[in-house]
Amino acid sequence: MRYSEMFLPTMKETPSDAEIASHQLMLRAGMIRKLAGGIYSYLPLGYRVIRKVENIVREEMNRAGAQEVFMPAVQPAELWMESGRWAMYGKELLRVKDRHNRDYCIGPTHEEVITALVRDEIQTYRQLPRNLYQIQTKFRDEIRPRFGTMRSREFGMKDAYSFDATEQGAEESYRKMFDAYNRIFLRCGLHFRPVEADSGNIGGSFSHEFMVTADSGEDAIVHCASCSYAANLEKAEYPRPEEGKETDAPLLTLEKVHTPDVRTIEEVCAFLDVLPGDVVKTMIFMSDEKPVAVLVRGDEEINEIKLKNYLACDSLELAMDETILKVTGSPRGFAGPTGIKCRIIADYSLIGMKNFVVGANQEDHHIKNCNNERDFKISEYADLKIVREGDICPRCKGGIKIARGIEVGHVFKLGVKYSKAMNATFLDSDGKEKHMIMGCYGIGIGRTVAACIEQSHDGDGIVWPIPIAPFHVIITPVNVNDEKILKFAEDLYRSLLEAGVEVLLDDRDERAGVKFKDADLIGIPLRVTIGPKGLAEGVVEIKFRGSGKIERIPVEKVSVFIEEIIAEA
RNA sequence: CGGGGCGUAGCGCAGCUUGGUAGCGCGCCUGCUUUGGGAGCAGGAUGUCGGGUGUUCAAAUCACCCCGCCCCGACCA
Repeated sequence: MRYSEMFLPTMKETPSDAEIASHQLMLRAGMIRKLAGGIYSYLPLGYRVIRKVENIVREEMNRAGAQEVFMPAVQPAELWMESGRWAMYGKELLRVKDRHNRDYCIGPTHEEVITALVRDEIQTYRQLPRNLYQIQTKFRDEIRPRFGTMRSREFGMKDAYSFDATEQGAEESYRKMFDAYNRIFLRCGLHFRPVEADSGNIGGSFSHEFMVTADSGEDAIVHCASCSYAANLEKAEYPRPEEGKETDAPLLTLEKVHTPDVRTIEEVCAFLDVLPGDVVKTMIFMSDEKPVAVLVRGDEEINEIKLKNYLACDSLELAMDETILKVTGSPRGFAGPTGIKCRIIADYSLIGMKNFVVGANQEDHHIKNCNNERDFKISEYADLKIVREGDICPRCKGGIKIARGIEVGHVFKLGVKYSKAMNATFLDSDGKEKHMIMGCYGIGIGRTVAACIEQSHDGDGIVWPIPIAPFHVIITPVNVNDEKILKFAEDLYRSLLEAGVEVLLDDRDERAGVKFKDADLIGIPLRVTIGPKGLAEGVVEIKFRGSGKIERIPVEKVSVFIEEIIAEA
């Protein structure tokens, strides 16, 4: 490609509405332009990178035995009513009507369509397993799109769906996708880590998120410094502490104290001169319309996902003020476990606590020196807290660390959730009709590209890894008005093209500085600089974008030198 | 949806407090010079000041309404 002919509008200045590096650089490097909130066009340079990633994904999916299909973006509401998600999905589902006033949605995902397709065509276990995937545009009407293509409303996604006859088969399908994802992100040159994710009511560890580690990531990754344990924050476990480690401190006398207008943990600590670790927080939740009191040590927070899974309920939310009044007998801010009229669940953090402070279930009062067994009774302990840096690893008792990450992929075992709702069955070898066991596997293509830039850029611009770089090489003749220079550049260009190297020839009549800046900005891995001094000595310079290293190569060896580097990568 | 901020030329911004000719830098066009890290000089083009309504002799500027965008919280690839 000739730069002079390419639609590649780079920007010297950073657009003010772009916050993170990848968004700024994608705009500046002429990869994307915004059409509306969370909706972007890819320009030639950006789309080349998208296609590179797509092709890596495609190759690895095919290698893993999945087959490519292409499903509609517009989907009839009936399908979504069958699965129950027309009502459940909420405002993120973009709903439209056609001229006959029939309801449709723009697909945010394709479980419904694929399940409908497969149930009509697969009748017997002999046709299983099957894994079908597509690379397609999705639309999710995000509450708050942000960070360019990192979280857009319209985005390209690879979504795969597996169908199996047996549990073992489903686990095998899952493992194949898990392995394929590792290969894909490795090939994209990313530093990433698969982490255990919450799998809702499916259970087990059959959900992993692939996280690219980056400080700008929106997700917290919990991982162990000593072993390979890694999970996202919602899923991260805290091990049950060993019992019998209580101090011998005597139980002190229960004491009710007047604490006017003291509600939060901070206020309680300041007022009573105690530490958050000496206080027990009592939170009232509504679990499927029933109140539950949840206790946690004052310096910890409740993980609502873990609580919801523990309660195995459909809905969970913090109780309204009127419910709190009914259950505790006092307004918000003074709840405690003593004499409360509902189920009580305690986080493991309460194990071993003595003489702690709790709400008195009476307005403007707290209780000091409260103790389990003596003053109230905890019947259930569970792992309910949000894991923090420095906590104990649930696998090896090592130290927990927390890092930031960008979720670029997700593998999930669905079980029979959709096959049951939509009646996707097959006839098994025992002559019985059974539901297919499904899995779904997604990769955000645009997000993967953005994540790569987050991870690989410097003050001058993007630094592409060779496998997804829009071009391998940029040839920079420092002066196109010098015939010798231009001729050499043109010859090298043709020779590299013939060798199958993806090369951009910067044939613009610009000053060298401008060309260097643009080459750095768009991040091409190798730059060949052709200048008068070098040519006179019979050499050209090759600059490596990543390391900044410069090599002087004799003119007759340049083409081969480059071809070898590209072939290695 | 709640809280905060912004909207003036393609991009980055000033002007608004205190109403009166719409400006600066970059980019763009023409010419000459220049040519190894975003050149210099000279000339030039470009705006329904986000939209509407109101106040006023007069509105980018004041008031009200609407729209869009960005940031912080609940969702997700």
